[in-house]
Amino acid sequence: LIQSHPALQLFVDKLETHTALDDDDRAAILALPHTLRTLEASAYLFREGDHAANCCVILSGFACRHKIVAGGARQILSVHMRGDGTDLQNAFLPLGDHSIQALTRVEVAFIPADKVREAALARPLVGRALWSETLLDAAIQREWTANVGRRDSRTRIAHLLCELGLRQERIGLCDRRYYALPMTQEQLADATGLTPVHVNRTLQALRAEGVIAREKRTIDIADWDHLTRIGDFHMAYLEPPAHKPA
Amino acid sequence: LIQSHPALQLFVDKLETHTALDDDDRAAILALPHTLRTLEASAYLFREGDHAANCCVILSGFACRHKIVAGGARQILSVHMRGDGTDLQNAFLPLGDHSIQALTRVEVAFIPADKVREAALARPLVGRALWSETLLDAAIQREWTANVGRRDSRTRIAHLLCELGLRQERIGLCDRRYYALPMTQEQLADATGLTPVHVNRTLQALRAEGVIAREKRTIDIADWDHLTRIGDFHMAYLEPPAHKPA
DNA sequence: CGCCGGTTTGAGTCCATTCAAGAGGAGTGG
DNA sequence: CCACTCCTCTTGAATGGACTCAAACCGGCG
Repeated sequence: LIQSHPALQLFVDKLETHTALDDDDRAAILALPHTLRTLEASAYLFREGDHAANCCVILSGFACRHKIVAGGARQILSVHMRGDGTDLQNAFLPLGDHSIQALTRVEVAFIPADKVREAALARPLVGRALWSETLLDAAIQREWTANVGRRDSRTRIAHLLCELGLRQERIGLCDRRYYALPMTQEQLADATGLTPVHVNRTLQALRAEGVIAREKRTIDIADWDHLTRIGDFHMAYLEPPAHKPA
Repeated sequence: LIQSHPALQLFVDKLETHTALDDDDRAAILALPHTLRTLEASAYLFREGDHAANCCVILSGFACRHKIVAGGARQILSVHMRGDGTDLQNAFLPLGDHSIQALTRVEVAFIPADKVREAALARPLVGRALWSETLLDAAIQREWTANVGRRDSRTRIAHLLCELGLRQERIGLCDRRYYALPMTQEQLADATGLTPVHVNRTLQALRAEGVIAREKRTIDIADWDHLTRIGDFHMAYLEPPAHKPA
C-alpha cells in the first residue's frame, strides 16, 4: 500500500458520501489509533463468538460477513470493499454474532472499538457519520433478505451482480458495467443461498444470452439496464440521501 | 390505551435494556413530540417510496416491515412489537426502502424524524441508545438473512417461533413458551420465504410431533430447548450486551 | 344462514439439489 | 519440463423439497 495518504482517508471519503464532515471531524477520524494488517484470501478478520474488540476498515481487497448454520452451510451476509467499515457496531453493541472473512488478499485497519465509541460520543457529526454508515449497511442487509427469500436463482444472481458493480463504481473502483468480481461460484452460492452447481448453470444461462461475459475474475455487463430488469434491482436502497441543510 | 404513563415510556424501557440512561436522557426522549394513532390490522404505517418523515414507536400490537419484489411476492423483513422503534434510521438516512404494515391493531406514536435527529445529536447517550437500537435491529436482520437463505422449512419456522417468543418474553409480554402469535400462515410464509401451503404442512408436522401446539393466535411450546435445537436458534444475536463501565 | 378469511388436503409439477465424474488452470516440487 | 496436486468450473442424471393449482373445510360474524 502506497501510504501517500493516511490509511483511514479512504474511510473518511466513504463517510462523506453520505454525511458532511468538517475539518475537525475528519481529523478526529484520521487520528483514530489503528493497526494495519495484510491478510490472505480466506483468512478471518473476525471469528463468530470471539471477543468483539475491534472495528475494521478495508483499505484494499474484498471481504465478506457470514454465518454458519446447523449442518455447516454458510450464508454470506454482505460483501465489503475498499473504504467500508465492518463491525462498526462493535463500538456500542459487541455481539460478535458473525464472522468476517477475506475474499481476496486484503489490507485492513483494525481500530479498537472503544476508541471508535469515544470518537462517536465526543463529536456529534462523527457519531452521525458512523451511525449512518451502519444504517446503510442495514439497508443492504434488508435487500439481501428479500433477495434470498423471495427471488428465483436468476434474479438473485443478477441482483447481486448489480449491487456489487454499482457499489464499486460508487467508490471509484471501476465502471459498474465492467468490474472485478472477486468471488468464486461457491462464494456466490453462499451469498445467494444457492448451490455452486446451480450458480454455475445460472451464470451460464446469463452468458449464453449475452447479458454478461466473464473472464477470470472480471464481469462484463453488456446492457446495464437489462441486467437491472432481470435482477429486479432498484438502487434506491443504496442511495446516499441528498445532503439536507442540517 | 390507559395513559397512566407517558406514551413513550415503553420506548425508554426498551432502550434501557441495552443502554443505561440518566434522568435527563429519559426526559429528553419522553419530551419528543409525537402523534398517537391507532391503526387496524393490515393498515400501513409507512409505504415504500413515501417521504420518510417519521420514526414510529409501537405502543401495542404487532407490525412488520416488508418489501415487495418483482412479480408481487412479499418478503417480511422483521416483526415489531410493543416498545420497538421502527424506522429510527429515518432520523439520518431517510431511504424509505420498505413498508411498515400492522399485523394486528396497533397503537403507534409517530415522531418527526428531524426531532429524533436533534435529540440524538443534542444528547450523546440518547444518540447512543437510539443507535444501539438500530444495531440490534440489524443483528436480527442478519439472522433472518441466514434463516431464509440457508435453512430448510422446518428449521426456518422453528427459528422464527423461537425469536418471537424470546423477544416477547424480554419485554415482559409473556413466557417464551406460551405467547400470542399474531401472524396468519400466509404472513408466516412471507416471513420465512415459503408458501402458505408449505407453512401449513410444516406447522402440522411440528404439532404432530408434539413440539408445539396452537390454538387461535397462540403458540404453546412444549419443550423450549427442543425447539431451539430444531430451529438452530442461538439467542446470542438478541443479547443486549452486559452494561460496561462506560 | 351465508359469506369470508384462514386453514387444510390432495395430486402433479418444477426448480434447485445431490451425487458423481471430468476438464481446465495455477502452483509446486522432483 | 513434466508429473502431481489442488481448486474451480463444468456437465449429466437422478432425486427431492417446496411450489402450484384446486377444492374442501372451518369458525367467526354480519
